Amino acid sequence: MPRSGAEARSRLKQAALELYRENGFDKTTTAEIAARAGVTERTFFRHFPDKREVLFDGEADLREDLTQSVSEAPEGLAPLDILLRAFKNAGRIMERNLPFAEPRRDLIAATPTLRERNLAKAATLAEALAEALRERGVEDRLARLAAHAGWATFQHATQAWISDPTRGLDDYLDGAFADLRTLGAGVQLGQ
Amino acid sequence: MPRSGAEARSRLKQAALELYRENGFDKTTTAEIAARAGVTERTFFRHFPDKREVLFDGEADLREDLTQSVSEAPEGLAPLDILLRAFKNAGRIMERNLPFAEPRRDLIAATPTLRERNLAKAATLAEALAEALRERGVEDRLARLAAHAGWATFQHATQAWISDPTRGLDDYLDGAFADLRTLGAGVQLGQ
DNA sequence: CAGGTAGCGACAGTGACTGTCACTAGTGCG
DNA sequence: CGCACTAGTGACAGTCACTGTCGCTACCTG
Repeated sequence: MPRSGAEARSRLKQAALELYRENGFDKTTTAEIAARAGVTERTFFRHFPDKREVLFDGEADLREDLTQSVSEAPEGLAPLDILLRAFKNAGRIMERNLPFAEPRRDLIAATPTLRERNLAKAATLAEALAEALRERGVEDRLARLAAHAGWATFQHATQAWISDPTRGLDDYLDGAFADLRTLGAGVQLGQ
Repeated sequence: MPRSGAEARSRLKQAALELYRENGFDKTTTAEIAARAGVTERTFFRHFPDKREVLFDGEADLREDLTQSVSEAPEGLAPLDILLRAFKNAGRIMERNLPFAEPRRDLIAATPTLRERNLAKAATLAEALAEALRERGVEDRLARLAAHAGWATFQHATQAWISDPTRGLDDYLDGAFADLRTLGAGVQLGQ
């Protein structure tokens, strides 16, 4: 009874999230997920390459969004300003997903293997940002450094924002990037 | 015939590295590794929690070394300068391990699951650096930001150095941290 | 309505990892 | 010298993530 496949996929995603939260990631089997979603275990692996990936389904979209923002940024901005602008754009999406993002974040934080996958996704994303910067003419290694340092700064801001969402994410982003500049100014060369 | 266990462990490490390089990580089974090391598969898992961990055996030592450097740094240095100093110290160890580190690096780069583990180790290490900075009185979030941005910068320098080891690692570190300062100086706030 | 195809179930198989139990080579101690 | 004691191991059974394959059926397209 294949209507579009998107339904089964969506049910699998929901079932997985529920079970992971109820029993923990490690004590949840893919068979259980499939059962709750009303499909076979095999079908689970047709939709998701592995047990972790269910929780990272939106990552490609976020990456798309961010790199697009970088590409469309006005001329003459410094690399980190381009990134700051992109993060602020993406933040609007994130602000909408807060209620979904929070339990997911807890789950990831509590599960080493999910933490690994999360870091891998972050790295991929940072590399994509570096590539987008490179396409704007930023020199290779500088682009990579900017992307990674910028991403670290973004995380920095996001965490602060999640722990106290009364202020807007934009505020935290401005603050975090200001911190980064402060750090940079403190470097004494050739010590 | 247990003499100290350290021998079996060492043979397992060597056998694993060889087989990973010969046949690739994915096409190597833990049974094969154990066989080449002359022990049982079960013994492999007594020494290493999983198949990947064999390649990251020295990580705890490096972390120890770096955090110690941070703790012992003289007063009055800016956070990033403390890190730069610690990286230069650790670099001396790394320069000795270059011939071993290079194939390992290739292997990790070519194997997604090893890349994940590597990122996790890096993150743990960065967190340890942040903690060490915190103990010196650096404010919490600033310490974390400095540690992560500093670590990204360290990687930046290390990669450049590996691709052309004629110049010393210290040179690259100075250059990379200078780049970071340049980036920071370019940030225009409140754009 | 014929033919293709996408999503699925069923089944068998591999390989990473775990729990358990019994054994044995060393080690400390009287 | 002998006697527990322990750490490292082998043997074995079991779970679970993940993969390959085959055949079925609901849908779509002409």
